[in-house]
Amino acid sequence: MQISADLGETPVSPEERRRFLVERLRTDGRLVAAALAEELGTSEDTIRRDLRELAALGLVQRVHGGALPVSPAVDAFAVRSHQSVPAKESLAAAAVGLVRDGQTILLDVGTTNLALARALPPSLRVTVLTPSPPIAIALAQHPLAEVVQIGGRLDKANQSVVGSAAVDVVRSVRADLCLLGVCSLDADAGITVIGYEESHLKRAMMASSAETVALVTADKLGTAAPHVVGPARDLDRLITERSAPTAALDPLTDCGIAVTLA
Amino acid sequence: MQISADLGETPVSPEERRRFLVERLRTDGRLVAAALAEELGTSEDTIRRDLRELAALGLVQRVHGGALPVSPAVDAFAVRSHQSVPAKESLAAAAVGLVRDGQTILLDVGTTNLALARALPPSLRVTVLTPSPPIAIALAQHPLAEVVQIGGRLDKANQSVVGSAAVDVVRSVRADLCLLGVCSLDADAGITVIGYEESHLKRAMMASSAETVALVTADKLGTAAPHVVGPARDLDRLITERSAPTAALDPLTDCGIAVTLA
DNA sequence: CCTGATCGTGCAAATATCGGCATCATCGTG
DNA sequence: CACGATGATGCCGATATTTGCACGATCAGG
Repeated sequence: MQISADLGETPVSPEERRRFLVERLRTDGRLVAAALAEELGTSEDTIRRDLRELAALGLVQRVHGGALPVSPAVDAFAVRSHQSVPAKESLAAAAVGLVRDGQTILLDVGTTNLALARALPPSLRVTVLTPSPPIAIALAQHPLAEVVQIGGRLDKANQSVVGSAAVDVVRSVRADLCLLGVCSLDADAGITVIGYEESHLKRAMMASSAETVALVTADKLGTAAPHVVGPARDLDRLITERSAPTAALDPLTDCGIAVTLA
Repeated sequence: MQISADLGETPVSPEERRRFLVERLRTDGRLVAAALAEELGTSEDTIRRDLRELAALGLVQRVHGGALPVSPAVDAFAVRSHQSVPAKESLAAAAVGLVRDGQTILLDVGTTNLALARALPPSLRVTVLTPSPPIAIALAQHPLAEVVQIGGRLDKANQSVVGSAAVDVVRSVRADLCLLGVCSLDADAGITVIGYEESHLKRAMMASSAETVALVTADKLGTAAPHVVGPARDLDRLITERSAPTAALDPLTDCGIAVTLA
């Protein structure tokens, strides 16, 4: 019999069971449907349904017989340090699920987006345009990604390219998806950033994309910065932390923004 | 009953096994079908099927008996950047003396030039244009430098931008100095590089600069690569190691190239 | 040219997956 | 309390995937 020291109690509610599965994946690096069914005293079908749902949320990658971490990079990090994975990693993991094979995406600056670049599955064939040299370098490790570094003057604070040259490049493309790094997001103030040049580039990136998704940690919700990129409703989807306060989220969903909690 | 003390777990699902193969390829540098079949307790057919599939995804290169890395280029940059560091730093130190306050310089790719970017005196007020994201990031540390990242498609092997967009940007500037990264330099063969796109960009960089200086480690002298950037006499100055053989240097000085030994 | 190793394909068995359906518990509502 | 709605769960049959084996084709060297 298994001598596994269960982490926590045996889950009873479906939601609890799913969190258990995600947590277990983090420690074991793999989920086997049959073994979990026996361990949790449930049928394999239930486990499979859970895994299907978690995969739809981008939290796991479904494979024959069970599930694996969405990306080897995330897995390696999680296994190495048994500490709880930083919020940005899990936001990135959730966002990876939105990217489809063959798409062209605009990947904005930010540490969350950098995490996403590292978490991109190696089998995904995508074209990525980014104004951020660190993200471009991270993507150089990716075997299939076509990477385009947007050129222009370097903003040293953000380690990002800005200026009219960069805006011109962005205007000349049509992307399927824009993954926006956001400094501050508020239902009333909208999407706001610190730098003036930044705001122009982000606006151009959104205008050139069929869909815009923002990855925002909970502490940035309900705050505002000097320069306005646009109203909150310009976002199609928001990916944020589970711990985000409902008071900050409700006005955003009212704007028609789909919210994903990771 | 497993005899092998595998590094990590034994893969159970197909996808997990494929990830294992990719990881193993990164560490071992090659995959042998027969050996892997025994190690993983599966048939050779299964391994062959996996390798075929991974090859279709572009993750490995299929060869008779197993598989090899798809391109040695991906980790090539990381490896190179740790080679002969002292030599590159002393070349960089010598090159810094050529840069005058207020100049605009084109800083090419290469680990030697990366060292130069780090060695730039903080008091120097210069404008630097570079096709290399790593160099741009290094210069973000510099308090006074105005940094322009040249944009375009990313060449993963060199971690540099290439293509017509990059060439267009270079053509539209007038620089005082071009610090060229050179793969191979020979008095007869001229300045040669490995990539085709590379050669165009370097040619454009030289054409847009009043003066061109090459930083070359001794082992690259007297060698040649497939694509010609131009004749050796297009260089105004060569900075190389003290240990460079006179036999390789003399033909170059005869071309009118000033040589600095560092 | 010959020989053994390796490769690709077809095939059958085992297993996993998916959708539909019935059952059961929970919960809000009249 | 009765009742219907909702959702979770388990079971079943059809389908898909994986895998080992057999057989002929192909490749690498001597």
